[in-house]
Amino acid sequence: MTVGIRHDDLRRRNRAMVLAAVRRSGEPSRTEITAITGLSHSTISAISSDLIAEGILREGRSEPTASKRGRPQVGLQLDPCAAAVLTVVLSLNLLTAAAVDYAGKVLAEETCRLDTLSLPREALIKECIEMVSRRLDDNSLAKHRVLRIAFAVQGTADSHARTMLWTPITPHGDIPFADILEAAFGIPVIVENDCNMMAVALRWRGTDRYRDDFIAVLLSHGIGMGIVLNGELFIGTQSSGGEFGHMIHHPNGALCRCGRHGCVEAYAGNYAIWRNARGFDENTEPAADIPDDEMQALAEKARAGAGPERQAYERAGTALGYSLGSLFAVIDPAPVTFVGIGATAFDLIEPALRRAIAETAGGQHSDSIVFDTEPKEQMLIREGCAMRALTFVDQEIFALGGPTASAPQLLEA
Amino acid sequence: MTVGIRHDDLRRRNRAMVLAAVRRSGEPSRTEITAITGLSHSTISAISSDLIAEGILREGRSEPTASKRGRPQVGLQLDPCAAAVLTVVLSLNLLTAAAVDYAGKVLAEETCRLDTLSLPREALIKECIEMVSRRLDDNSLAKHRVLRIAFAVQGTADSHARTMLWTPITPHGDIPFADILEAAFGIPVIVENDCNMMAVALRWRGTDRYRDDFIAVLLSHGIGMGIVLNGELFIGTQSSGGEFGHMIHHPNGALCRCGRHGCVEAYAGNYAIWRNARGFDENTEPAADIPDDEMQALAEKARAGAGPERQAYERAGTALGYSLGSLFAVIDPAPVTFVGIGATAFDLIEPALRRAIAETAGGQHSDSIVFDTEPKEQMLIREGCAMRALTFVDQEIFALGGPTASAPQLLEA
DNA sequence: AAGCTTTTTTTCGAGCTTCGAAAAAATAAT
DNA sequence: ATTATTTTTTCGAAGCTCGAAAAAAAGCTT
Repeated sequence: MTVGIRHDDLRRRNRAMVLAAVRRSGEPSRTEITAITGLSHSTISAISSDLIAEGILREGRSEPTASKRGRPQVGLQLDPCAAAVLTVVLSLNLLTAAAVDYAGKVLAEETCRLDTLSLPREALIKECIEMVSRRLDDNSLAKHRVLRIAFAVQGTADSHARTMLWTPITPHGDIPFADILEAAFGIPVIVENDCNMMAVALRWRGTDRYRDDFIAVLLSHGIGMGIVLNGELFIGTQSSGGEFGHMIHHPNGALCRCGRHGCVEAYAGNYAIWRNARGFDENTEPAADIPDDEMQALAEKARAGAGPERQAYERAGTALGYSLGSLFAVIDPAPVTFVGIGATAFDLIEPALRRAIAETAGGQHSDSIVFDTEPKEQMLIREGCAMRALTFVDQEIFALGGPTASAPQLLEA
Repeated sequence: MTVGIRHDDLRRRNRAMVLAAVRRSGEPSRTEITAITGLSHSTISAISSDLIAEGILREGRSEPTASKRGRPQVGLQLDPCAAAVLTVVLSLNLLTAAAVDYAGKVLAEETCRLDTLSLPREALIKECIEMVSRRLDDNSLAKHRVLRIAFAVQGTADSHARTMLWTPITPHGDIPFADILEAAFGIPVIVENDCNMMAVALRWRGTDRYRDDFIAVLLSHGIGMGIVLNGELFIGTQSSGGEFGHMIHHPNGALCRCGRHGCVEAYAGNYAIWRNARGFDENTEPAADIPDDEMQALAEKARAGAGPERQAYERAGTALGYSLGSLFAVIDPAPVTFVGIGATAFDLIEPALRRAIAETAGGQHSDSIVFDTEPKEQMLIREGCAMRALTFVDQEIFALGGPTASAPQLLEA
């Protein structure tokens, strides 16, 4: 099971440590890296000169910080040309892809609208392959080797992050996107849940609050969750974790899109809020998709005065509060960022949410639980994908060193 | 944050790896350890001869396995005299302590009845100190150095596992048992939740099913939980995790011992089953403690035929099922062992439990979710404590090597 | 019974890696 | 121009793991 540490693992790990330090800190000097990693000056010097020689790091040109005695520090930065990664995000009716350089800058981006619900399985796969193909051929990538593709999808992935098992955006399940794209392009692929990527992105934004333990909740047509514990993305035992939207809020309660009854989503998803605001029975078949502007109109009405709209948002808050509280009972309270269109109506949700959470074991200090909002999910998901792919390159390719790093083997197709 | 690996860490980690291999495998030969750890023969040979010279390991005397050509393998085992640890378990009206040798054998044990609910704070602390004192002076420990005390308590501990923050067994909270006992005896102490120790024990029993991901649920007066994920004990962000009993089953539902409404415990705890079986209102003040034989009588009646007793167990099953299902939605399904007096009535609980879990997202394959039972919690908790303490000695003391290992510094009192 | 085969364990030198100390480099202050 | 200060590199020492070879300890063969 747990394997011993060999001698050559040492260098690999410490190289990865240096790369992580540079990726996190922006442009640290060798001395700063020494402080971050706890390794000696000599070691950092040796490793960083290797990495520079291999074209992975480079010395910073900017020298704005003067005014101190002594030899000035030279900042190290990631060499943007060292590699590139591709992010692909598949969500309801929308497919977007972006090329990102090794330093994390977006080189090019493309969005395309699809009718995902009605598209046949093979057509959907074809759209994805063509999108990747176009991005790879684009001349923004002329000078870069693409070393990783991160594919985010609303839904669940298998434990090896290779197959999309299930998704609400299409009736087709069990699509092995990793195998498909690797076969087509010979570049290693990872398949991830979109909410997990939101959490990864928040972690890299580097706010103090979002360092070790926090939660990202997507409030959209459905409800999703990404959890970071101890600074690591928490993926249950099958990498499909965070199906928060289907925790049971009320046994035998409202009808959920998933066919079950009483899920959180059946109270707090767009369709649920809409259903309640319009006065429909809570077992009415969920609407397929509700445009953002219609949701915003609903929120405006709720803000204008008491009525079914306001009550609908309160019910959503109550469901979210009890379920978050139940979750907090098990994993302990943590800061939460609400993401997506629902986050724009958080003012309507928050009072009931706080009231409910205060009545749970996890809400013992409910006042001190912090909530943030982030209306746009797309950018956050792309950011998370990019960081996920880039850290893979850091740890699994560039940390190895030697010829593999400078000219990595592509997968045999 | 994450710190680099130094050169001397290497030996420390690999020594720990060897000790872990021996502790898990019983009596592996050097060759078997080579296979387990992935290290070379030379390394294992060097490390194990060091450990033998330091009196931590010894060569096995038993040589039953013959009948193979070639030089026979020599099994390595933990030297029982290398050290000892103490376990202390504090639960409702009961305090028990045991001395355990380095190989894991119980040397001596003592149980004492207390009225924990009414005992003043200082008297409770005094009882604990005296219990430890008696165990340490006992001549079963004459030849052993006691290197660690593990203190398990029903309730929550702080994130550093040093203070008991809250417990249902006494009104007194915030008792820094680790500081208190370390000051008195100069031996490092850890404070842990009892259900977490149950989970640790199951992990060490070594069934295949209880290796990487599983859950232990205590069904007793209260409901507790210990979770193992990826082979590691999962303690939320504050080490007080697993407050499963206070997940909300039904908003504004039955009155819980904790004062809130609708917790799982308010349906599935002993007092809740008793309350429902006796036909009391679900908001009736919870009974203080219900003797085991009375619960068993209740279960007998429920087995005899339909009636309020049977319904009470069904309600317990429903509450447990929905809540487990909700939890599974977030951490994915895992095998569960039910422990304690409630587990003896699992036949009464299971049907409703499976029905409820099948209606949740986590119960998608509810038939394949496996349940086991284990009626006696005390032994399991002690076992977990012992293993927790012993692995601490392995990793934090004996793995260091040098003079520290053979004559470790006790804490300065 | 002596020699041969097989398997486990130890020994030994080579090759890395990290570390500390000292040297070199680069700048501000005097 | 010289000195002080800080960063970075260089260099030798020490430690660890590894592979190959040797040693050890049995069963098997003739």
